[in-house]
Amino acid sequence: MYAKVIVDVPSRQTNRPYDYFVPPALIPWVEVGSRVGVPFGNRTVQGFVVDLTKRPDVAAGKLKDIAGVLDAHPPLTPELVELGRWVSRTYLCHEITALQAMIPGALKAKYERLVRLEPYEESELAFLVPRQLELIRYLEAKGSVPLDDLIQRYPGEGEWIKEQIRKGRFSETNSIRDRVGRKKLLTVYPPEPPELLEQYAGELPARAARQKDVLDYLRSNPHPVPLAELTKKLGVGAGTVKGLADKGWISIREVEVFRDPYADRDFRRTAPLPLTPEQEKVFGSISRSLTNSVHRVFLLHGVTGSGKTEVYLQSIQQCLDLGREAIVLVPEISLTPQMVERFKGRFGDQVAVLHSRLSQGERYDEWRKITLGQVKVAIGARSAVFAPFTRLGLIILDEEHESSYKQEDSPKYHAREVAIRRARYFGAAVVLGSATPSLESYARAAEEKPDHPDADEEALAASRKYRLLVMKDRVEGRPLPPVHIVDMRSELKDGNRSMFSRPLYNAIEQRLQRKEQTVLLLNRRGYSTFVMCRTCGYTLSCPHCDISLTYHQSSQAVRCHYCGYAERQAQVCPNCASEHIRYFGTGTQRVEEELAKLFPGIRVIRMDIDTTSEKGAHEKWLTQFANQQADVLLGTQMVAKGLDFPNVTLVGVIAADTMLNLPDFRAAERTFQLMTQVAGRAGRHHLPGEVFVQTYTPEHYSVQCASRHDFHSFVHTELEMRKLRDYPPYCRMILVTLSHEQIPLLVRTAETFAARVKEMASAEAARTGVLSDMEVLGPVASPISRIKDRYRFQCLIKYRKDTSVSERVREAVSSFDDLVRQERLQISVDVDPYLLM
DNA sequence: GGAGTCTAGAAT
DNA sequence: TTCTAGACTCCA
Repeated sequence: MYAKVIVDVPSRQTNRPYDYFVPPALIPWVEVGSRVGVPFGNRTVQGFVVDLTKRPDVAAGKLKDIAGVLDAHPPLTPELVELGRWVSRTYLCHEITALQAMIPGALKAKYERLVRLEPYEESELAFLVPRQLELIRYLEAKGSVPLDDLIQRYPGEGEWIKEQIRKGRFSETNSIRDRVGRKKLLTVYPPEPPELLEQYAGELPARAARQKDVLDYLRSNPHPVPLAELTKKLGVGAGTVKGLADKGWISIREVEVFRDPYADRDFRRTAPLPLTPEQEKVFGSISRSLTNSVHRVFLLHGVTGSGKTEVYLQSIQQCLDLGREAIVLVPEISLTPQMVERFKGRFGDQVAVLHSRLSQGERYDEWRKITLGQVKVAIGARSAVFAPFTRLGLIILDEEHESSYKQEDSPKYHAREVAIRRARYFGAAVVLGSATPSLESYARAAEEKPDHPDADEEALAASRKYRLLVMKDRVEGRPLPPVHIVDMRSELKDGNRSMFSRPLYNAIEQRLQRKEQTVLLLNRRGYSTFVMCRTCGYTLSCPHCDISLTYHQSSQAVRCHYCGYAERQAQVCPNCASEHIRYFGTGTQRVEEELAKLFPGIRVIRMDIDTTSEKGAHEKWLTQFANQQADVLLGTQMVAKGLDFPNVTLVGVIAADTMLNLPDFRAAERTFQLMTQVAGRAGRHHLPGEVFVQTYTPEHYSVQCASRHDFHSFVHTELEMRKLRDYPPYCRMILVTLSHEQIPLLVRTAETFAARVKEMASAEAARTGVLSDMEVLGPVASPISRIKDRYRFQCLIKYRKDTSVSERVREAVSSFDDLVRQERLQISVDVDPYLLM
């Protein structure tokens, strides 16, 4: 038996399977999807089995053995292995990179080189310097030591150590270790049968009162109990219990446990709520496709507060009833405790929760529950789309339009596309839910034609279009809150230079009097932390990147967000030596200060990157706000999503248009989405809500449409714009960024690259007789023209129908292989990019 | 990605 | 002619 293995070496040359012999002892363990250790070159690396075969491609004599299998259960399924190949081709990355993205970070291999001392003669030590002698003694005492540790402990002896290894005086072994182990818990087991406890109690000397307590406890609770729990409950030391174990009366064993981040929380079980007629209709469509097991993509356009979550919950229930599994994807930022609570409340411990706030160990354990088949539902951010289920029936993407579904580093996949691909494999349903669907999705969605439902279904399946489902009404008929647009230009003209307009100021004051609560939103982008001299206007920027430095109040330093460069905060301007250098805190900090000035005594909770980085901080602030321990919740995007507080009657957007001026063709769409989302936070319960939007461009259609809650007009106008300027959804794009330390070489190469792509397309056209509709824009300097002392140029490739464009790009990129190696040129490819930086 | 190997130019 | 640094190649 032989296995094809993708090895953990991300390079062009090793981006293909290698054949290995499976030793007979390992045959039961090696499956497609297994994680194995294999000898590669002169070391051992991790790899994934992607195929099993009886006839290898290479002469059998040349093959090496698989060194070992790393997990009891394969971390990947055959379906995921196949998906990995698809991801690597679609998004142009190495296959190993795609496979690694599917497993938790805890399983990323940690390679260790262990050094051990070989037998030697005392006389050989005569020539050593004292330091080396010390090193020998250390090795002797320790047995084997990781090479890195040894070099660190004895700096300057690195060369000598290597020489010893070369000469065979030290032997070297490689090991692959997981970053996180499984958690073991010492557990106390009563004897078998437990009746023996009576007898032991009798034998116990009278002075051993503590040990008697332990025996008594076990007599009344004859079950295994964690040692820590027992000692805490009875107030005895671990030694007391160990004493009993030493007598052989009870036993203490290590038991593997899951780290459960929600262990100490009780979730109130909830029953399904009655559905409104609209919800009923939507649920009916999803339910039909689940029952028939046909793959279908639904775009669920439901206004904020229309009860999408309840539809999700009941659809999942239906999916589980059919014996299948479900994945729920939410944007990282909206994976709030409230959200988790709803799912845990309905499905209890059938749910695994995966998000970035968990420790690596917790994440691994939640994920392992899926591989071991202990849960049926996974809820999490982007990467949860790879949850290793084998009977998937339903994938839900909530807030489908969110840009966080697109991964920004390799593999640069979009969770929506991966979800659809997986669902097609399983004959599963996908539900894309949003109050503000992305234009890409909306353009692909078609409404049901009531007169020919069946014929319509077939046409839909053939065209790969989405089925549009609409929910226009809010639950219990609460109206959407009125949105007031405040023109900040006229505020300025009237002499108001504060960041609060008079209408918003008055509204906040009113809430304070009425003891109601306010949510204030500040767009982070365009308002972030920077350092500027008020005398000469000089801004501190990174010496290695073309970007301004950001100020971190906590460490009193300025930092570069891209390369990590940091310097201490300066007292005077480095340019003109003026003392009027101003450290602008985060935008939210400034707003907080101003609030305190305008409304003395106001209680503000500020939520931004700074205040929520700590584990559990997010939850703590929201609980405080829910308990009305603050008047205002002030924050960045994270306060716009999914929060639901009955006492909030006012929402203020400080500056609605900070994004509009960014070089981003989705700027209008993002502005509209954010405003619509945040407006939905007000007046969700019996108190009526109100929204104030401050802006310098009140006439912009994204602001206007959002204030009227008018999605259709917005989409209409925006689609016109996109068509006019030839942007998605009217074309597809691939962004290729080239970077190098020297501009002349970079420009030359980028130009050759652009020409090469065109060349390859016309060669292909000549071969097939089909003309390509591809066009190549650029090369031009990237908006961030330098990062880590490397200049950056980009080419934007647009196309509509030509399906082989990514293949052409791949060819073009690989034709620059020599340059990449020789000149340390870097080429990065982003298919369907979100950021054109 | 990493190590052994090849090769061209500099030091001897 | 020997030494050494950087490029090249291969890994099953």
